[in-house]
Amino acid sequence: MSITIKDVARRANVSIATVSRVINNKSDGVSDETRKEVLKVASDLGYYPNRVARGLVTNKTNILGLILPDITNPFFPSIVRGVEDTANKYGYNIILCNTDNSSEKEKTYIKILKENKVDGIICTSVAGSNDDSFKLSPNDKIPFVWLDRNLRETKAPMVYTDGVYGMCQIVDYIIKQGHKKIAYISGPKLNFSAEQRFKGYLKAINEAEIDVNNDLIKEGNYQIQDGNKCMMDIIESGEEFTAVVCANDLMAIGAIEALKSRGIRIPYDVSVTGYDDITISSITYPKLTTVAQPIYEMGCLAVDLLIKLIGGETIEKKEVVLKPELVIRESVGRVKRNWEI
Amino acid sequence: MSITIKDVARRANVSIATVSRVINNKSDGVSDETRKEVLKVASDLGYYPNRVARGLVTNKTNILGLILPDITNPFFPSIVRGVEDTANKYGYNIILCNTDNSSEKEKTYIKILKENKVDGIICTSVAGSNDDSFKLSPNDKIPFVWLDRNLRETKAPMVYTDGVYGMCQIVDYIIKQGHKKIAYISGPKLNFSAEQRFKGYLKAINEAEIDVNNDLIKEGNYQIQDGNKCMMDIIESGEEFTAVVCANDLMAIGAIEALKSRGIRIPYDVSVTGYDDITISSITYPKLTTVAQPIYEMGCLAVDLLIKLIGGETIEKKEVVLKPELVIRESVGRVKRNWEI
DNA sequence: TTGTAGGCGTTATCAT
DNA sequence: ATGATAACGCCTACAA
Repeated sequence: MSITIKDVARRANVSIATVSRVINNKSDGVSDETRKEVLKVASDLGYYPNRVARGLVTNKTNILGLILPDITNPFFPSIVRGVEDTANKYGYNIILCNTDNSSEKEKTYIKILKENKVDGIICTSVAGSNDDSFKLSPNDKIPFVWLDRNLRETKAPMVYTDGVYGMCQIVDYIIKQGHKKIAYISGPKLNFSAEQRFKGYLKAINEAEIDVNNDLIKEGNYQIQDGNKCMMDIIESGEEFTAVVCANDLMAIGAIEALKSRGIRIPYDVSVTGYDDITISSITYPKLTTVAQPIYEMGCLAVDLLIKLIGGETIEKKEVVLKPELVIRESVGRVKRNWEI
Repeated sequence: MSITIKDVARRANVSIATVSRVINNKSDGVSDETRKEVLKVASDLGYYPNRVARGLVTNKTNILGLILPDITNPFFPSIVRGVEDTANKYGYNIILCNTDNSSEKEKTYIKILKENKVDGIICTSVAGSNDDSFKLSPNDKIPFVWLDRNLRETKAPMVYTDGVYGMCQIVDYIIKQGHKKIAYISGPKLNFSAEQRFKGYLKAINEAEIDVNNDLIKEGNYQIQDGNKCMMDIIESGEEFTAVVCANDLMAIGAIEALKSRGIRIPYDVSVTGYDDITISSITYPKLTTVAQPIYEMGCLAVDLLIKLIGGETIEKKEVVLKPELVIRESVGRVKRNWEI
């Protein structure tokens, strides 16, 4: 089997307590001489500590759980990267869990993470609309923070970007280009981010004193094909529109496909916008005007928060809200005036 | 603290051995009556087993390590998904490690994974060109499999797709469209996949008895900007070419950008191909003709292999080689004949 | 069918 | 400065 602290102790003619001390860099209580000797023996033997055993006694694994819907969705890799990099900085590692937004899967994962005694959990998945999933056992709470999920009732802190603000910004921009008939392809309504963005859309529309036309509002599930289908529905409804605002980039890509398939030119005939600024959106044709979320930073901040929680600090600010940023590219044009036709 | 096996035992008026037996579903040696009682108490108390403690005695954590260069690279999410789904099927979880292809980072991660006593490792990162990284300590080998990295000298099994075959297919296809002046943008030469694909290119070219023109061959690092730069270099070299074969989709996207920026039309003036068939490649304009790797399956197969290894099975076939598939879309056209100009 | 007890590799609390 | 030794929570012979 593996080399243990015992082997090192025997070889170095010291007790395991001493070995443990030097391994853990306890500054006090071990002479330079023995420290050097122990280190040498440990290195010679190729010893490395067993974190499982250590975890059992310290009750700390230095592992974090990261729960997300689907890493295959281009929105998430950056989050993961932010989480991983930051966790690493603090000496933690990440167990990754894909839930496909199934609360069944999510519950199972949370159970497993707890069984594994992870030190904390970051969750950017469903979890119903409250913290219940995390209370498998009422006795032991585990530190956790919500990421990109603004829940109504939660005691856990959360990190997200201001969807109302972001969407308001981009719709405002569209309106300034002269558009008044602005379709909207929403994300799933029960999703808080979708709700926020929709609010932002309505806010901008209302402030510009434009009437909302419900026939121009469809709901999708944040996927490319949803964007495509909703766009088709809108086109076929026969309602007039000069711009389409999508609740995320993926659906905007789907909408663009649909528009192109009908020979509708972007942005000459119709303007299109996305949301998120995933990598793809600067590669589409035309390049997507969208709202950039600081995705990577969100991951970093979530870990910062979680680490504080783990350290027993009480978080004063339960909500860390980031500001998104309008990214103007090529998919929005000025509306055609009648006299220009 | 948490509820332990002891609490359950006390409450159920049995020994911890009995509780352990029912928790682990040992079929023998516990009456239905006590089993039911124990289960009830466990559930009432919200007991769940502590995998850290269990791992210490069983020497099994049911955790796998997954090492990859960068989850942000669109090639990897599907691999991760395949790995995670399959691992899950077998009751394992995944610790994710991003190395940025730094062998320093990689070594650190391998050390940590071993300290955490993961049951096995899947590696799709550099690790020099041999297994040395995994021999931090010569005494304890850890089961591992290489994924998408065909190493020269390794005793570990590996899963990859046949790059020679795949690239040969697509270059063949281009040649059949009448092209003879075919530029090539390679991946980093020390990378085995890049090497394989380059071989495939040469093979197809040679079989068609076309002379290779070294001025039309550039090397990038699999990133969009590399494709862009290499393409620019080729354009500026003044050499004639009617097609550009790229070693992956990302570089093809960069190449397309470069071409467009010079007003060169695809595929009318120049044909372009990619490799991998990541999601983006069906979204570019024009849609990319490319070679599809069964990315998700690669992840699944790697885990299948690893599980066998962990189970102590001896793997007869050290190499699992998958066949990629040509995906014809819109970025390749017939070469212009002189009389068509 | 059930219980006792040793041990997994560490850390941490006492002594010495 | 160092060494015994008792936990940590669980599994697993071995006994009863």
